[in-house]
Amino acid sequence: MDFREELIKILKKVIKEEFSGFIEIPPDKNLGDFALPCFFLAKKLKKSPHQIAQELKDKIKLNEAFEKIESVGPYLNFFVNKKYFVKEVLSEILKKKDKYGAQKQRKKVMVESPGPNTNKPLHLGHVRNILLAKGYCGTMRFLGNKVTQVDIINDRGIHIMKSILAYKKFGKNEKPKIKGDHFVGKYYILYNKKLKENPSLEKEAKELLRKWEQDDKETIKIWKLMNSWALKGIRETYKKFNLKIDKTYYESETYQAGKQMVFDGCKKGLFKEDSDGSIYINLDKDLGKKVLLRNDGTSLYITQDLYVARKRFQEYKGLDLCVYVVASEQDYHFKVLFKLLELLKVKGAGKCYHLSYGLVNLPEGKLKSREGTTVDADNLLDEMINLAKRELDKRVKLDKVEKEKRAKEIAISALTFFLLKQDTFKDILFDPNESISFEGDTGPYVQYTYARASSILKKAKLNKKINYNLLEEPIEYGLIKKLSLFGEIVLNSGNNYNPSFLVRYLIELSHTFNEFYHLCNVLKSEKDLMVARLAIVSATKQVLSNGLKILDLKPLEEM
RNA sequence: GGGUCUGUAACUCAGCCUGGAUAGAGUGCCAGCCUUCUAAGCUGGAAGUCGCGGGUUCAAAUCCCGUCAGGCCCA
Repeated sequence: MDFREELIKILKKVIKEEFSGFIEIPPDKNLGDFALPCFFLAKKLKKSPHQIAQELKDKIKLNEAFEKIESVGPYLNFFVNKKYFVKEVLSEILKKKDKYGAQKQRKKVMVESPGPNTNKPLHLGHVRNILLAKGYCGTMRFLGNKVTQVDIINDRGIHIMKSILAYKKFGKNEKPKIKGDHFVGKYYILYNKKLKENPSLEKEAKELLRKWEQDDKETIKIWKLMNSWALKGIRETYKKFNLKIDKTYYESETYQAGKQMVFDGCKKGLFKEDSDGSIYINLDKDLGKKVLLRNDGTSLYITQDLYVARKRFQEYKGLDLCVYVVASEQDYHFKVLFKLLELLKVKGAGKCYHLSYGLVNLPEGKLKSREGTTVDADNLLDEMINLAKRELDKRVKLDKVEKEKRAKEIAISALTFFLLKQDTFKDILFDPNESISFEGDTGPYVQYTYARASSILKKAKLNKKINYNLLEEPIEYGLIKKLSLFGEIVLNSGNNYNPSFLVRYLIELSHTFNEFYHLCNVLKSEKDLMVARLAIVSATKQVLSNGLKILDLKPLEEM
């Protein structure tokens, strides 16, 4: 039952004006479950809000879903029938289990992430991208959509040539003894180091790119070799993060495409030729002038992206939404891209969305791959796994396999919650000394809460005959209220492209459960009460599990 | 120069879209709680000119205008 809708029905009988938008949740639970501030009626009725609240209180007739109304100053506060509510919520969760909170949206969604470059290993920014995309994909699947995850490999361009050039000059045909992406990345850093001594390297890199574009045999050969090393390493990292890609696009295969679309735009009179021979468009005041094809005829990122977008909507019939998970640096790029799709009336126009996320900065500033001042994804995960192992050693004795498994799950939970808990579009400050924490509002805290719930349920069986009427503690009611919000949270999370809603909810739910845990001893309760409380524990465990799985985290039965 | 995002406790952040009842968390700090369902936990406390200045409103952290500072992008 939707208590809010029920309340609206009741109020409609006594209030003629539109009021549903004014209904709110009181700041304090002692003030009830819903509130209606009466200010909006004051002018029309020419009475004080205070007086209106009092008068309305006497007119309203409640049904079984609500137990009382109070007027406090200008507010009307409504209290739901707790016994009724408790039974409704808990029995629904226990019945629907892993479907609790799910929907049937039935849309076809494509999500692009993480789009690595083949000149360097993945860093913390990519980790944010990967985990964010996972959170979003998981949410959308839970809401009943069909999600296809695609990747685009940035395997061409001047930056790729730089690592190749350094390898050619200084690599002495060395074969990688370390992970391939790290090996290639080493040469990218080396290039930038050597560039400071010898600025002519830049010309050489450009020359190499020209050769590559002209299909120079030797250049293509070494490019293929180094890319294969890099990609092998990158895919190992994907595996560590349990990332699965349904389809991969390669920039080297599409970078020339899209030119025809630009020419078509010219024919339609949308685009114009500049005096220097380049093709451009004047967009609105905010977006300004944008070049679409250089005067030497080579295409730009935007050109190929036009093509790729169209291609996707042609290949995937009935695609409803294409989401690009790309850092906020590219905000402008995507605004232009989507605008152009619209102007060209390309299939898929209006169905694309840029899921923009903030950068991850270190206390000393931006991550810079070319200088090697990044937080490497592999090292970070390994470090966190080791930390988790040390914490486990303090508490339990485990065999090697189990310890490895738990430590990895703890580490990934910690990273997921750390990177997703704040608003997606905001920059994150990563302080290695403080950010890697397993206490407070963290993934391990939520996992720990889940393990606690599991532990109780292992020691006592949930009976089928549950007397919900015995649940009378305020904290029990508070916890059940929190549980009842899950579906709405997931829905908002998906609709707003923002997994942080879900992440913060899971933390809050854990807080509430832990309060309950300390205030109400389950196993020592009198028998019928114990059974009723076991129902709460079981329902909490279920909701935490549903939430963690959406984020592609595996709930830990023990910690 | 233009666009865009951000500015809330010592630190990291919610709350702003959709204005309302004493501005919330976590970390850190102080004081408590393990012979009791896992202390990766719980309770209490100290800590805030909501960047600054105007405006709208019965009511502004929230909406509008201006301004300062920072990030990112474009030229």
